[in-house]
Amino acid sequence: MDAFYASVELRDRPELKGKPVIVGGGGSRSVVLSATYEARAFGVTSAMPMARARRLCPQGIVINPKHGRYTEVSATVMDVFRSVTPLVEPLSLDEAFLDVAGAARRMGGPRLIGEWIRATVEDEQGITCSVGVAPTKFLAKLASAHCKPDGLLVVPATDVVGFLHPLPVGALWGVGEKTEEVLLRLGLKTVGDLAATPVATLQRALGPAMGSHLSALAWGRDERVVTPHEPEKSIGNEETFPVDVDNPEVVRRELLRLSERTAARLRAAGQVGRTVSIKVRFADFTTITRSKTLRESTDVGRVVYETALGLYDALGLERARLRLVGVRVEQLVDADRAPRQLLLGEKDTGWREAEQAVDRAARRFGAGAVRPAALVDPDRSGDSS
DNA sequence: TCTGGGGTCCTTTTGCCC
DNA sequence: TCTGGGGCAAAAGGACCC
Repeated sequence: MDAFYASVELRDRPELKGKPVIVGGGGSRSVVLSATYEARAFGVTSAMPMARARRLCPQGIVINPKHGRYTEVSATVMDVFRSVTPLVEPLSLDEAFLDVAGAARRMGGPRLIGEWIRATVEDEQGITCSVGVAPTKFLAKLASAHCKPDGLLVVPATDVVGFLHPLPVGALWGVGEKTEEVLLRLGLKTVGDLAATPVATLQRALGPAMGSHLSALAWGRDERVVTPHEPEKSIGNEETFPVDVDNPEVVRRELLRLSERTAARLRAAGQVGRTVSIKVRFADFTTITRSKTLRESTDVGRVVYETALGLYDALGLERARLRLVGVRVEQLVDADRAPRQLLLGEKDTGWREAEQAVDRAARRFGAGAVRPAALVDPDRSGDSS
């Protein structure tokens, strides 16, 4: 999709069409999630701090993100994709790879399929998208970026090198600011330059994996196939405080909230995880992580919290000013095939069952219907909670 | 300019065992 | 008893993507 979040907002509020629209949080510490091309003309880009975007584009109309809406539109668009082929690999809410080799005969070739998708999505959802067609995922991704917005580009196998080699190295998927800097220091400006460089040189500069990866991509080689439904590897939540926090009690309460939320998502996904990690970002933006691997996988908020709390307390940050904390659970496996070790003399705390009951209450009465007492806002404790 | 929140993958370091 | 090194898993950090 082109400027996905902003396009959805424009679709819902047509009177904003043609105006510079910026989707992003209202808070002072938020960033731009999406911006219309009218706003981009002022230099606004995604991931830019909102404060800066406002300065660059004071007339821009700022809209708070409505994540639920984007998820809905995304689901219907993905359904359009799946009507073409079951081989759909969503990359994010607004992007997917389709392997159309099998559908080509039925639907008349990749270009026609691409045009059909573009027309159907615009028809049904009123938003535009761009389609890249190529022999590999990586090239298709570059092709779609190249023809944005509202375009279609076919890169036939015979034109791969001609398309690829003039591009700047930064255009490659996986080459960000740091890698680009290293490459430019080596005098490598285009993908063609990269292709002409010995693999060993790239590996010395970028590490073995990145070196051979980029070398292959520079020649259009990419073995990765379209795989619908990759299993998730971790689930977590993190939050930036509105202002820096130096009170450990506030941090601990936040860790509790994040742990409960993360564990609820694990249970909803039917997964358990064995490693709990926390993330702490200090006022100066330096960030550290600490993790602990448990003897047994869990989806219990209390267990996640106690582990997270132990990691946090071990840091001894009594006076530090923190900007963000996060909790994540890794090494996920399906709950029903996780080895459940029954230890001799283990006492059954019953937390798992208690939290499953909380999940049911939340489904009936809404999220937050039942929550730890520490998370009940004292100013509102007299109301329905 | 003052930097979100959800992730993945890779590299390096560290501790442990043999 | 001390030293070294290979192999491994866990831990930590960092780059990158949308």
